[in-house]
Amino acid sequence: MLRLQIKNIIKESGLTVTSIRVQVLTAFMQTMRPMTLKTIKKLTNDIDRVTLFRVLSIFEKKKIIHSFIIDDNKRYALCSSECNDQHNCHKHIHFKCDECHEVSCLPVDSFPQIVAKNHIINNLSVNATGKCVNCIV
Amino acid sequence: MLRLQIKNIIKESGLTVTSIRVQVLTAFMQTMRPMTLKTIKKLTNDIDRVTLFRVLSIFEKKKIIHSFIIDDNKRYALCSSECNDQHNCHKHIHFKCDECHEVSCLPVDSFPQIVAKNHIINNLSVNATGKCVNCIV
DNA sequence: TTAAGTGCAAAATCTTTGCAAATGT
DNA sequence: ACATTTGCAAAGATTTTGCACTTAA
Repeated sequence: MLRLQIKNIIKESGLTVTSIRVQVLTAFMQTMRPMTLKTIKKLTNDIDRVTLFRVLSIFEKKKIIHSFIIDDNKRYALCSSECNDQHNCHKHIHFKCDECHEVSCLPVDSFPQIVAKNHIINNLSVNATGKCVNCIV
Repeated sequence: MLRLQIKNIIKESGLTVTSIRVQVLTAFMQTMRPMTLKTIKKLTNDIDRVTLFRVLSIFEKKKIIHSFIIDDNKRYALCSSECNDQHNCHKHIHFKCDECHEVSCLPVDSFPQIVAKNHIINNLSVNATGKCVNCIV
């Protein structure tokens, strides 16, 4: 059961299971898309903005979700299952379609390795724009 | 002369040369670093925030500068000379050092090519964190 | 029961808009 | 002289903080 699975994810992150947190995580599981705060608010019976900020913030700290800014808009999205408290493994890029403006976490054939002189690079975050499958003529 | 060069850049972008615009561009030329609005304000005798937003916005439109968000903070930086009205060529990544928190535009040995199924990727923007030359032990 | 989570009010930022005054050519 | 640019006031948007009330274990 989805509801049970959701409660488990919250519990296993060391958080107490509350109605609000279940609602928020359910929204993520159902859309499976990066969402703005506004969208999350809409999908979860208009939960208070401040509460959402706090829930999203703690979900992010526990690596249940991650956030990113694309086109000056902040979005929140589920983490892939390889993420945990200690380490983020985002082997995907963040993509926004120029036509339909949809945003997605996009798996890529091979995630880039960057080498730069005199610098140690620990973490990469890649944003891309272009055309999504629905908008390619 | 630097001042003359700066005026020329503004003029050649089709903008009228004003004291404010010269001050702002001078700040960029002197620091050669991505800056937040706050920093720019500080470096330019406290120019009005609104005016800065407008100057930065028109500089960005004319591809004199570009902007990006790293670590939830918006920064503005000079464009490399290959940029023009029509096309941005940002063959660098945006880097933030985990230790000293300095942000820089970092040239890389080879800028990544991303391939993703069913998508056309037109534009890539890469943010990285790690250690900069000064903070590597 | 009690520690943690939530909602509301209000503050702190950040960004945009409208308009009158100042500036550049 | 005239169009453009700038500064100020104010509105809008986003995010944070404090505190009283509610909820989960």
